[in-house]
Amino acid sequence: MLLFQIDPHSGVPVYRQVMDQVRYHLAAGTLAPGRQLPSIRELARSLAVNPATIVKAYSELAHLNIIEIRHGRGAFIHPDPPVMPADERRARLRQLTNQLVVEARQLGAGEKEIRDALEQTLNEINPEPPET
Amino acid sequence: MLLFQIDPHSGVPVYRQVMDQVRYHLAAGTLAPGRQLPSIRELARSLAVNPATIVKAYSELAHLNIIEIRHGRGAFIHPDPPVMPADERRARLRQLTNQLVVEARQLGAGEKEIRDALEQTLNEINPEPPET
Amino acid sequence: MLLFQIDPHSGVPVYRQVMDQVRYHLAAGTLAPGRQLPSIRELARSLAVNPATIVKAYSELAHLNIIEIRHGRGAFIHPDPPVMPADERRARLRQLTNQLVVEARQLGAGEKEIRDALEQTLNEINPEPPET
Amino acid sequence: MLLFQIDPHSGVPVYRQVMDQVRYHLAAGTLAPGRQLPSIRELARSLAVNPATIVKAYSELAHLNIIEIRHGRGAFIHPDPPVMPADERRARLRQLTNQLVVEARQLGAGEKEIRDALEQTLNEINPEPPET
DNA sequence: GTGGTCTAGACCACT
DNA sequence: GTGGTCTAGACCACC
Repeated sequence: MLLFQIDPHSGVPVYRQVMDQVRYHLAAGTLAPGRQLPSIRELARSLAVNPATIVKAYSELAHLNIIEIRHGRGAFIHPDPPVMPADERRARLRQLTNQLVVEARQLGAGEKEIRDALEQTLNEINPEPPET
Repeated sequence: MLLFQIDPHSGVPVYRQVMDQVRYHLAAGTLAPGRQLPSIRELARSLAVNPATIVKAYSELAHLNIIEIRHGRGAFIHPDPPVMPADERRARLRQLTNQLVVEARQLGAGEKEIRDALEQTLNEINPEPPET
Repeated sequence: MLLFQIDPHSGVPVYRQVMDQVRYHLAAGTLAPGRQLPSIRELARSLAVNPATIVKAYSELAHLNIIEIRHGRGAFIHPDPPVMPADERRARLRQLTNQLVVEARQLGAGEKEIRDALEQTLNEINPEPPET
Repeated sequence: MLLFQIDPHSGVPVYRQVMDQVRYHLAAGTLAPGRQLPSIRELARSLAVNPATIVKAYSELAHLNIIEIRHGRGAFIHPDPPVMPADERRARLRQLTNQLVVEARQLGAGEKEIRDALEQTLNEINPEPPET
């Protein structure tokens, strides 16, 4: 059961894909706060990428307060994730839905199709956030 | 008179922002199929960016069959927009909603909040696509 | 007149020294907001270090909102630097003076000697901040 | 009963924090020359860190002539603290005040604010060093 | 064992 | 021209 997988040909930088995977697993509950992440060397080996690439991914996640790096100990999901003020959050959400709708329309999707896709994804990614 | 706005400090490549703006206006109905786009020189001047940047944006859009460049005439929204097979479209939609939900969860948003944001955006960006 | 110089044997990471130099020049007024920094390659060459090291220094400074990196354009001192709430600022200041006094005492310096050193430094690093 | 506090998440190496605490207590007068330090085992347990980390901290302090390790007896604050030539001391002081002022300016602090912070700290950390 | 820094050099993306 | 990503591999620091 592989927790991480990346596509080296997707055009998306590998370190970005790693970051996205961590965030995905966090959202999906596969990785809970406080849990330890794979070590840099180990993950680098299993993904067949250079360790420096994982270093960059982890560092960026640490900057975002999503993970915590303890020198000589390893990397861990941050125990208490950062919160964002409700209004900022709403603004960011609108930005995200905007991108979604613009591209969806371009694909020719109707409103129902967009809503359905969202519902499926909501079901897939675990009911509710861990009581925030 | 079309509204184009770009933020040179946002980290998103300028040519990408120009593309996004065209796509936004298309989705929102502000730009209809067949309509003419601003000329490269004009747009470059009004956005204070290098004309080569606009050239790149328009070329990419032409490549995606979203616009059509007629030599010596200008650039136009493609009269019949590209269609995508339903299954591909669904896959892409799921990818988009996935990104949305992952980040929304990270912000601490609940399901309702996400749905509400989507509904608002759907209202804002014009009821239905030009008959699908 | 060299703006930057580093000591590869000081034990302080080179990228850290570069960051410190930028911050120093900013504080001293040698580098004003909006001004362009040396390009990565150029600085790397003149300091005889690897470009990746400068990339790291600049990236970290960008994270701190001290500089702004514009892809394909260069790196610039951020036009409006970040402000910190007065109470946070005071707390941080106390932390800094604490470190200073602890080490100064260890060196056997009396109060006057510490105050004098501070006064000299204040004179050296330009009278007042550019009217904040 | 001495107060040692460390923050494993601060980014500062734990052994460094232990060193800093000893130096702090020395400067503040809480630990006087000749006094005995907590044993390695005891301190490691009470701080919940690896004993090897305390060993390293004590070794470094011994190396700096700040403490003295007497085999089988324990660790003690060095009876006569190391002295540094006046000019070296001044140079080091200037380095320290330089760091202080650079960061203080970056925070937007004026000269008065910096001086005030220093004065408060001087008051807090006990009037004068044990006669220099 | 863990993470952090740096080099030399290739290749790509943006303006 | 500019900055960004990645590799292969060395060496150091922390626990």
